Amino acid sequence: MPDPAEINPIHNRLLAALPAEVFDRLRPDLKLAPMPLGKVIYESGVELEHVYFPIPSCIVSMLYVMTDGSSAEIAVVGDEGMVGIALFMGGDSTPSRALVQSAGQAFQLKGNALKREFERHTGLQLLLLRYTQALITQMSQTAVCNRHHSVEQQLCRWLLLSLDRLSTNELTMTQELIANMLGVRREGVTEAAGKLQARGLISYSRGRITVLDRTGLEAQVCECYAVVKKEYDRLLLNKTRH
Amino acid sequence: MPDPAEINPIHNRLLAALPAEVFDRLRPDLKLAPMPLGKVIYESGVELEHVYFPIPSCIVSMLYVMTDGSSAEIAVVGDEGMVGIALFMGGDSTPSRALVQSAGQAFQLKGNALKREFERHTGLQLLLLRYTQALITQMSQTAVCNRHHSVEQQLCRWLLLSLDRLSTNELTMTQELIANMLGVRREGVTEAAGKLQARGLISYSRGRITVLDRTGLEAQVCECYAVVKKEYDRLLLNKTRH
DNA sequence: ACACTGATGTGCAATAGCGCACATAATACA
DNA sequence: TGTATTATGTGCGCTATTGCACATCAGTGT
Repeated sequence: MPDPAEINPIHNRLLAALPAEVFDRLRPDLKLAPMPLGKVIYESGVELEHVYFPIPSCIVSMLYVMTDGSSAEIAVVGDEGMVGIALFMGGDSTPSRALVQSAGQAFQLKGNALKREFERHTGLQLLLLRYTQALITQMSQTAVCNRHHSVEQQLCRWLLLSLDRLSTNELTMTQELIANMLGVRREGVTEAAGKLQARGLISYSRGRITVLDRTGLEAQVCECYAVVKKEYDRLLLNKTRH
Repeated sequence: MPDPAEINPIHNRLLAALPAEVFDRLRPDLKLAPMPLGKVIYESGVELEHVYFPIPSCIVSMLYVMTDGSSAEIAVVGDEGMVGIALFMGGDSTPSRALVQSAGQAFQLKGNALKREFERHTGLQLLLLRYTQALITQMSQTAVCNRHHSVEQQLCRWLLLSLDRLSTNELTMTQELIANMLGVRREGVTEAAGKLQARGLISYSRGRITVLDRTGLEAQVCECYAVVKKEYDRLLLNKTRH
């Protein structure tokens, strides 16, 4: 567990991958912010003021909410990434909403500070653009998965993506919320989760899901998970400091 | 109709929006390339060598093909955009395939030349990043649409997105191919198209679809179309030369 | 201990989309 | 002109998912 008081880039993999002197220039503008469950980080169409670099166990979900109230998750961001890419992409807002799906903390950075360094420093730029490409892959694969795979497969994918961003194998999340993310009925999640539990892959009760057999989940999941995982690894792994 | 022999940026809206001196530096490396229907522009996981700027009526579809052969479209690119963003994003390849969905021509540019100018010139960079954000919106909305909307609504969206990138109201496209794009059964497209035809919105026969009533289509389509359209306009419109 | 609230389980009819098997229609071309 | 090919239409039964109506269950707070 990271020390909440400490601004140490090691807790976010993007920040950790920055050249030291770039990080040092950002440091004065960074502060550790609490990210309580359900907090809306940014709202559809609203100009972003800050970007956030989650630390392990904090997960932010990007989702689109339709006019009739139904919703669908587009991507998730954890300690491997950043929330608020629209800032350096130049749009300053997006049609989607970002909300905290797993409570924790994140490094908060003023948009201006990020923009300033992004424009000035190739190291930061290359890193953030590669990250953005990985995020694009996640979004694309979400589209594909939504089209072709069963609720159960999607639940597996969702659990694994979440697990990759947590420091434990337990996630605090009701079936109702998962249903909102996946854009399916709550009962559909109940049924799928029931099957996974019956197979001994997970166990859950009242808003607490424990993954018992990660390998087993990986055996059930559709190819979408691996495609995304591989692309994140390809684009972001071994891009260490210096 | 653009003159095939002429390298004139006016035929692609991204190129047209470039500051004149940037375009002039790219011009020697640009060439007009034929884009025949069905041509694979790039393949999943393969490093890109060129990027392409389609001119009106040429449409390139980005799609993901699953291991079992089924597929789903992730986004479309026409004269408003560019094919091959992975080059400047730093990944050099993507897990998806790009293929020509509507025949025409595109400006072809060596990847190196694009990278060179992208790194050196803020004008090009800002423009391409804004474009990328628009593309991200399209992908996100595709994910949402795949989750929540009927084949008929999706067909409307698909027709309108295509129409926006064509210079006529006629598109050369079999129902089988549309089904591949939408990731649904061919019969599903037959049924949906039949309904639209019965309502007088389109007419079609053997691989040729004519849109008779664009406004009518817009009245049928789900909100996804407007979200994407608006975001493209917001991010890319009125970013004219100088 | 008790009631309340929120999370999960279950049953059922309705529907959208699927896979398959053909029938028919329009075009190409021999 | 006739024949092959390709596109489109149609009719099954099947399955996953939906919307709704409740039942039940596990904690929380008093």
